[in-house]
Amino acid sequence: MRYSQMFIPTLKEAPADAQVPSHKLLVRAGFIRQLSAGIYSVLPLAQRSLNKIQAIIRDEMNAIGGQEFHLPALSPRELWEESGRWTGMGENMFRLKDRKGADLCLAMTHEEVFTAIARGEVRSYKQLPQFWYQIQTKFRDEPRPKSGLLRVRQFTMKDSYSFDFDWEGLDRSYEAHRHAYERIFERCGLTFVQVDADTGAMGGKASTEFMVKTDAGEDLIAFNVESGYAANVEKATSVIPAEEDETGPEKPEKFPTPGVRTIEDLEQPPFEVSAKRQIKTLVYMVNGNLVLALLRGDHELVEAKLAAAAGSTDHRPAHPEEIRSALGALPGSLGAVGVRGLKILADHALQGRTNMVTGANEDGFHLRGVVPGRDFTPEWVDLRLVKEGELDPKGQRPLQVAKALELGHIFKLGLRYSQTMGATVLGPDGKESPIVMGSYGIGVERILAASVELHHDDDGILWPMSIAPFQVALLPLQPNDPQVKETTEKLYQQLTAAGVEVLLDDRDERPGVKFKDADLIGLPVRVAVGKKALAQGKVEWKKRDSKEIELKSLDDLQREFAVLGALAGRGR
RNA sequence: CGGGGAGUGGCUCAGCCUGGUAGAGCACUUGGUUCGGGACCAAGGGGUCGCAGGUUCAAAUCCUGUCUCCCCGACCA
Repeated sequence: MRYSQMFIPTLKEAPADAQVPSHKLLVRAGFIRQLSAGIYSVLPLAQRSLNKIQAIIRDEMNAIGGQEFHLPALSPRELWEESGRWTGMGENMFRLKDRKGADLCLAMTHEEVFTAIARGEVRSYKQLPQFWYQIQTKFRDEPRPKSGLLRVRQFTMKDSYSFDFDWEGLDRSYEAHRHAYERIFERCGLTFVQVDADTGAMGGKASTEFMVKTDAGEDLIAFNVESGYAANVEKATSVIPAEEDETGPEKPEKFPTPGVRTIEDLEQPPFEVSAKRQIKTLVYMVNGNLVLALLRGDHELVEAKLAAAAGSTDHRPAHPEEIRSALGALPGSLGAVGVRGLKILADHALQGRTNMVTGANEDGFHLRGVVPGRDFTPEWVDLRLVKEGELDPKGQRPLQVAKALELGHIFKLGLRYSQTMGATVLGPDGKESPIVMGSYGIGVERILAASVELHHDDDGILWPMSIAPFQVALLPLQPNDPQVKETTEKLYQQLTAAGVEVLLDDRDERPGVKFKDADLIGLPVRVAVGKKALAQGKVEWKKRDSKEIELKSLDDLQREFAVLGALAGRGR
């Protein structure tokens, strides 16, 4: 491809609203343009890379027996009511009405549609397992789109679904996908980690996220390299030292705490109650009911854990008025002692503790000598946010916490959709049983952006060979010099014939401009044809990730081309 | 939704406080000189100052409303 004939609008300056490196560089290098908040146009360079990423994904999905579909993005309300997600998806789902006034949505994911196909057409266990997938546009009305392609409202997802007769089958399908995902991300040149994750709105039994560690990510993962433990902090647990409590009074004692509103206030004189001896009482509205969430004073709540424990599809912190009318006090003086009729969830770290301090549900008063389990009866659950340095749950090694970006997520859905939507098959015993399902997603544009986050420098992008828009940038430095021109054209022909994808910068620009643009766009190899080297019968060969320029004869280049061509031909 | 910031040629921004009829750099067009890391000179083209209303002789500038975008918190590929 000749640069002069291709649309590559590079910019010297990054747009003011770009924050993360991938956003700045993809815009500057002419890969994307923003149309609206969280909605991007893909330009030709990016489309080439995305095509390569998709080819890798197809290759690996087909390798595990995946069959490609293409399902509609538009979807009728009735289908989503069957699974309960018409309301369950909440505001994140784009909804619209057709001319007759019928409700439709733009699908965020396709469990419902695939399940509907399966239930209509799959009748026997003999037809299972099935792996169905598609690469398709998804719509999500994100409350806060941000960071360029990292969090958007319209994006391309590879989503696949496995249908098995039994749970062992699901385990096999899940592992097959895990291995396919490992190969996909490896081939895309990404360093990734797999972490245990919360299943969230998808429902289901277990899930694994494929994460890339980067500051541009929005998730936090806790891990220890030696023990191999890794989990999203929404799911991560840790071992913390036990607290020694003194024996307290027989029953809780109320004491005045005028003006105390926070855990920190109670730590101050004259009270001097360490946060570790306090019970933090948070009130949430979960599916329309108030729920108390109890934690040690110095611990933080993970809302996802609360939601999972409470079986929530919809939750938010309760409003002060709601709290006052239910408990008789405002935040700052809340506690679980004496509370009737509300679900009480308490974090494991409070189990076995005695002589604790908590709010008295009377403004300006607290209780001391409180014993969880004696003075109130909670449901014991995990609610606590793990912190760096705490010990992992297995190997007892200290955890690290890092920011990460989610590229893929695989779920053991189980019977979540087959049961609610009636997708069953007949087993060998002639009895109907619901299909055991899994679902598996990859964000295609996120792979592109994650690659830039991982591989860039001050001058621009460094594409891995496998997903670069072209493999080679061919730069004639003096395009009007006959010998330079002739050599460049010859190289272009040879490279193309060898199956190498070349971007020939045939513009009548000064060498500096071409070098700058080449570095910015970030093709893996740069071949420069200039009068200097040509005088020795050579051209310059430089890898984008190296500072060294090698002078090569045209014969040397032929060998390099053969290697490159073979790489390109394999799509990696 | 809660909190913070910003909308002025394609991009980055100044002008606004203290109203007086719109400017710089980059990009673009033409001519010339240059030519190995984003050249220089000259001459050009291009802007409803987000939108609506108000105040005023006069509004980019002051007031009100509204829309959009970005950032920080709760959701997800």
